[in-house]
Amino acid sequence: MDYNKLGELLFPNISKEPDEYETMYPDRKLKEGAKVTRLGPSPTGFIHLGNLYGAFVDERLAHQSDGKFYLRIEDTDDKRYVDGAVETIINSLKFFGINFDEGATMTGDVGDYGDYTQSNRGEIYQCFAKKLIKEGKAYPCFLTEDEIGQIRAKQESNKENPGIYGAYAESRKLSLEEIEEKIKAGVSYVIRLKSDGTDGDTARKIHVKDAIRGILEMPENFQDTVILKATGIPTYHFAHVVDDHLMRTTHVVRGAEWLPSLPIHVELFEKLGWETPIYCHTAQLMKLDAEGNKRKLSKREDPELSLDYYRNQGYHPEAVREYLLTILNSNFEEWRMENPEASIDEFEFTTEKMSNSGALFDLNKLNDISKDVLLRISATDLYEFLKAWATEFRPEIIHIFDDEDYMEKILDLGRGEAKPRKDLIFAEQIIEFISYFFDDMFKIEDEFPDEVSKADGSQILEKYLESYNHSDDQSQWFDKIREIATTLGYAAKPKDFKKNPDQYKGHVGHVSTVVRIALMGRSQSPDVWEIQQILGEDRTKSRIQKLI
RNA sequence: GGCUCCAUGGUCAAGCGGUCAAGACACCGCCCUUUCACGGCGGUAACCCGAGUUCGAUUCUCGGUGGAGUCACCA
Repeated sequence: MDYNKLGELLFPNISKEPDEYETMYPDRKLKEGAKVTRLGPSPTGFIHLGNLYGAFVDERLAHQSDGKFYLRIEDTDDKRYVDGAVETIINSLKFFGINFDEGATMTGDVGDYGDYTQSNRGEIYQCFAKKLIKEGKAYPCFLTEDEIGQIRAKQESNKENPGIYGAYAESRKLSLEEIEEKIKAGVSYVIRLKSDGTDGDTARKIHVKDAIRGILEMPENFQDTVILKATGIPTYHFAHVVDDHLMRTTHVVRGAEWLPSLPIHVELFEKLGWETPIYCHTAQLMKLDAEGNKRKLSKREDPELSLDYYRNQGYHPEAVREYLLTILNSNFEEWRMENPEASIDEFEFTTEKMSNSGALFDLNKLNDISKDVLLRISATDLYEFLKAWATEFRPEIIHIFDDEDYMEKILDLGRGEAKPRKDLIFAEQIIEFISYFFDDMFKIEDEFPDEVSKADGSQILEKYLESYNHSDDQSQWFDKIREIATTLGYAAKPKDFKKNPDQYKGHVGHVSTVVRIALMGRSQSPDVWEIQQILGEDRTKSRIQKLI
């Protein structure tokens, strides 16, 4: 068979030589050890936590080594394109602090290794497919869907591996004349890799270095995988190999679901005479499935796996980043404890410290981390963050941001001290937590404690209002509470009440709870005196007045 | 079903032949305290099973079991 002739027959319009592309995309002149990574989403615009997880690895690897991180749009499957997807992808990741150095952008490509959209790279893939044809390493396959179905059925009944390979690769046997004839007749065909592997030959293993998992040992590929579809568009396998080589990617970060097709990629790299990049197969993010506290389960579209969920709930991007890093690198938490104030960027992220078993998403942990993260954010920044969130997701409450000064005092409540409060977790929760500061959201939610009768309750509030002086300091204020408590038969100290429960109706805590409920509507809140100072004299008095 | 990956408390995880098997989250108790939080102290709780290698296996090898992934002209 004259493979050269076959190549010209199949790709008459491809005139460029592979070498031209090699010189067009020279080795990147980066410093020693610099890593080049990429994110290759399909343009559905749907980004989930798993994508962010992977993107974070790419980003850290590249930026920690003074390398490059680029965005490549993998749109070889025309059915999945969604309008505005690129914009959504870039913005979603940007929100979480992940930025690209080059690649596809909203306004066009940036960088010297483009085009960064696979659908625009048709000629490049065809050029290298032609090269493989000419070297007898690939061939046109004319099998129809029906024929492939029949082959599969036969394989299934014989309990053989399904697929086109070995003797089942019928189109391998075609002569040049037969191929020419079919093409003239307009018969549709794909280009398949002519694999050197043999089914069942378990002795032949490939060894691939994976930065997360160490040396992987797998059986070699034996499938004549499709590399170019009938449309001339490449499959993922071929596009991955060609692109990551020409774009000089050094580290390929992708999910573990790609592990089974790794032998295909290895054979393709080998046949094209290229070096494989370093693979980093990340663990899958897991989730407990519905209802039952069942087993691990991975899903594409669980609500809390969608990034929108975190934005809706109003988690601060920094909290999500920090959480991701704690599940990404097992030594991060320890580092954070030693460096509570340091920027995340100072942490040395390594693939070796990555877990290779799937992590179950833990909302408790996220919340815990978020509390600490928010503590590091100033009230002013928090104000801006919440306001931006409310503008997008809760426009009906935007008026609470009108008085910035008031809001910032609220947000700073109890945060300045050595043992700061950690009440704030995410926007939705924060709004609920501080709602009593706003008259239109204020409501009485809790009951007076059992120790306080209704009559006593009114008396407490009456006396409280009578003696109220807004300029009292905290201890003067509390002395007055104590006085009210004792005159009404409540212990001034909880310990006294505990010792002699029969001598008192209750203790000062019960009395202050009454005040607390009148002011905040709830029996639990930060310090009453401090809250009063923020509420102001008028609002404080009027709330007490209302319950008398 | 074939192939692949994975396997330490409820969750995330240290460990890389000899440890009373870290730590964090969650949970429980106590302390602090006018409530709640915060903080402090303490507690419950784990090496999937079976062989083999070894003086000795959570750690190495094999087998099983379990979970996950993948077997497309989708990525």
